[in-house]
Amino acid sequence: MKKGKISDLAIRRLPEYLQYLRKLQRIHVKYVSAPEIERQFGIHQTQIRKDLALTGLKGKVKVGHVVDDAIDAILHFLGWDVKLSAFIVGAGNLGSSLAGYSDLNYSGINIISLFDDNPNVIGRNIQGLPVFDVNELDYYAKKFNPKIGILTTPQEVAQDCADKLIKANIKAIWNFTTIQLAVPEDVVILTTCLCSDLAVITHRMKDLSDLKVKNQDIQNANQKI
Amino acid sequence: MKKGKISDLAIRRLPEYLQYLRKLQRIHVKYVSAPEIERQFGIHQTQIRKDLALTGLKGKVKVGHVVDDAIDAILHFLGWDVKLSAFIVGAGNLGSSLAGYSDLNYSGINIISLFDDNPNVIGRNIQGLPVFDVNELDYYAKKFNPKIGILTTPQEVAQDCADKLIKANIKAIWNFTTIQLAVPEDVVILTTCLCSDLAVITHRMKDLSDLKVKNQDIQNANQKI
DNA sequence: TAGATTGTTAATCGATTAACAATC
DNA sequence: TAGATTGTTAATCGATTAACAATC
Repeated sequence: MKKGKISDLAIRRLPEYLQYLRKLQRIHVKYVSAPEIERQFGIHQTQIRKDLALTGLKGKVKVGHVVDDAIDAILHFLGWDVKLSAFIVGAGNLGSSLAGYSDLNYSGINIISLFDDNPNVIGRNIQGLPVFDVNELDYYAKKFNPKIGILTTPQEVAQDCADKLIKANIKAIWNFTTIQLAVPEDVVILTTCLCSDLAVITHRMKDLSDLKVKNQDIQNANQKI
Repeated sequence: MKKGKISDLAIRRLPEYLQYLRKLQRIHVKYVSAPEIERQFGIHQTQIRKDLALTGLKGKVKVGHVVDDAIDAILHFLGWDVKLSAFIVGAGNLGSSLAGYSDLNYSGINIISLFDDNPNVIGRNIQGLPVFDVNELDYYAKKFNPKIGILTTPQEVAQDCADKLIKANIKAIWNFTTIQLAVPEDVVILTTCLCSDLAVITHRMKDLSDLKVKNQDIQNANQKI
C-alpha cells in the first residue's frame, strides 16, 4: 500500500467542498458532478476529481457523485466521523469565541471546556461550557480524555500551557498564539496565523492600487499623444 | 518593470519573519542572517533570501540583514506602514474577539468600530470600540473612510452585509463566514476558513495513528519470526 | 447515437532546493 | 587567509492543468 504523501493544499480544499455538499444536501440534491463544483469554486474539475478520489469516493459516469456519499467520504477521510474531544486553554476573547464557533462543531471536534488562570473567570460558564482552573488540567484530562488542545493564551504563558497539554497526553495542539512552540514529534501542531491572511489582503490591495496608478499613467500618456 | 506574480505562499511567510524580527529588536539584536532564520523556522535559507529580496531589502555579506531595516522593508512591502481603517460587521463572539486581537493592531489595520443589527448590542462598547447600527454603515463609512471590512456575521446575512460594505466603497473584505461571497473584481476578498486548519490537524492525527498501527504490525510480524 | 461525465496518464507550470560565484 | 554569508542561476520536486480513453 504505497501511499504518496497527500498535500495539505488538497486537505484544505475538502472542507470547502463539504460546505457546498451540505448545502446541496439541505435542498435535497442527490447528485453533484465535478464540473458543477468547478463552477462553484473556480477550481479545475480534474483537481476536484483527484481531491475526491483521495477519499476513496467513486463517481458514476455521466451522473457525478452521490452527495450523501461524498459527504460521508470526506468526513471519514478527514477523521471527522469520529468526534474528538478538545480543550480550549485561554478563556479570553478568542478562546471564548472559538468555544461558540458552531462551524467547528459541524467538523471533527467536540469542545468540552475552557481553562484559564484568572480566578474571576474560573468557575464561570462561557458559551454554555465550564471554565476550569488551568492548574487542574491534568485532572480533567483524565476525566474527559481530550485529543486536541486549542491554545488561545497570551504569548507569555503559551509554551507553559502547551507543556501542560502535552503532559496531559494531548495528541494535537492548535496554536493561535504567535509563539514558535516546542513539541515532541508525535504531537501534531498547527499554528493559525491570522496575520498571514491579513498580509495577503493588504498586499493584494497594494497591487490593485498600483495597477490603478499604472492605468492612470497610461491614460495620461495617451492624452499627451 | 516586469514583475513576476508574487506567490501568496511567500506573502504568508513574511509576517512570520516579522514576528521573529520584532523579538530580536526587543532584545536589541542588530543583525540577522538567513541561516539564523532557517534555524528558527525550518525554512530553507535560499527561500528566506528570496522572500526578503521581494521586499527590496539588501543584506551585507558575512553579516546578514539589519533587523530594523528588515522590519521596515516587510512592513512597507505588505502595505503595513500605512494603517488602513477597518470596520467589523457582526458584533458576535468572533467579531468581538477580533476587535480585541492585539496582533492585528501590530499589523496594517486600525479597527474603528463594530456593526450589528441587534438593538441590545448597538450602542454598547466592545473592547473599547463602539458598536453601531449596521443600517447606518454608510453614514459612518463617509465619516471614517474604512478600506477593509471584516465580516463575522451569521451566514444568512453575510452577502447582504458584504453588499453594504461594497456600497460604502470598501476595498477589501475579510470573510469569516463560510458563504461564497459575490463581489466586484476590484474588491479584494479573502476567506479565512478555520475548518481547513482543523482538517489539516485531524488528517495528520489520523496519519500518525495509522503509522502507529503499522509499526505495531511490524513489531508483531517480527515477534512471529 | 451523441454528449456528458469519470478517472488516469502526460504535460505544464510554479515553488523549493541545490550549486556556485562574489564578497568581506 | 579561511570561512561565512549574500544573491542568483540551474536543477529538482510537487501541484495543477491538459489530453484522452472508457463508460453510459
